[in-house]
Amino acid sequence: MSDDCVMPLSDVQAEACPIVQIIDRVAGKWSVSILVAATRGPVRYTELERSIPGISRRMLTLTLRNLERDGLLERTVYPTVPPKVEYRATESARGLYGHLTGLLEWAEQHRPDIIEARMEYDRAQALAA
Amino acid sequence: MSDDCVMPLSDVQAEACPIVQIIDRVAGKWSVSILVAATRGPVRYTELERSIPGISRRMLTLTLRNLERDGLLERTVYPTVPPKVEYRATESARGLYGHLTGLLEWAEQHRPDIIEARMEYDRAQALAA
DNA sequence: CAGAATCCGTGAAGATACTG
DNA sequence: CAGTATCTTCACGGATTCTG
Repeated sequence: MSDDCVMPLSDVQAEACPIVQIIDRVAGKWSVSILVAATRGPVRYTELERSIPGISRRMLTLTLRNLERDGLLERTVYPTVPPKVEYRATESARGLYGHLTGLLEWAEQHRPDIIEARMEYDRAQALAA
Repeated sequence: MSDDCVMPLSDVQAEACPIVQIIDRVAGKWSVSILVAATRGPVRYTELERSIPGISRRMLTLTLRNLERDGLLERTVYPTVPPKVEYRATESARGLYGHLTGLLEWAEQHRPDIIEARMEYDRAQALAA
């Protein structure tokens, strides 16, 4: 236990950008849908807004910015009138596609189970109170 | 993670559980590590606390409760002294293992790229200002 | 050991209105 | 169309204390 020597390099890097943070960015609530869509093909802003139920403009913009900042999305502006902006997944982000769609499939398949498990848990909890 | 969604039974459950919420629960910041560990084998509370850097007691407990509530974790208490509590992934949660470990692998492999992309983005942003 | 309970600061997230 | 700007609310998450 008492390993009070120098902190390994891996831990230092982990502190600068912990793996948990990357997971959150890449598999976060809104990121999943965006990354999947942007991997299938270039998508426009409003297109994303319509295809992701429940997302607000602010959160869409924020998530897009963050994904772009991390080098997962590429943003292309066409200076037309009205303006046109396309987002597409970068090469490194494409490796996520399989896992993310897998997650989405799992979620859809198990949604009924989750809803029921939740109700049962809450019911048991209500009885205890 | 919308952790405090302990909605009353009167709610319309079918629509109150969007796919995005499931994704958040299942692939959330802390859930990933917990689910992966609990799939590999039964894990104890303190064991999880030690193996997940950066997690607080509160978040560990909260995430465990939510995962249990959704039927993804099974909690077993052994009435020994001192008490022993084990968490293990349920059958339905095991289907997530491949996708989650895939995400973790991707994250580890691309961490250097992300760190650099982030620095470059910030540098470009600083120049624009 | 494995939590529960409490307080509290910070940031996430929504709603709305505005703009080039 | 593709965003900003502003305001507000609420939940995340840390720190601490207590307990069976």
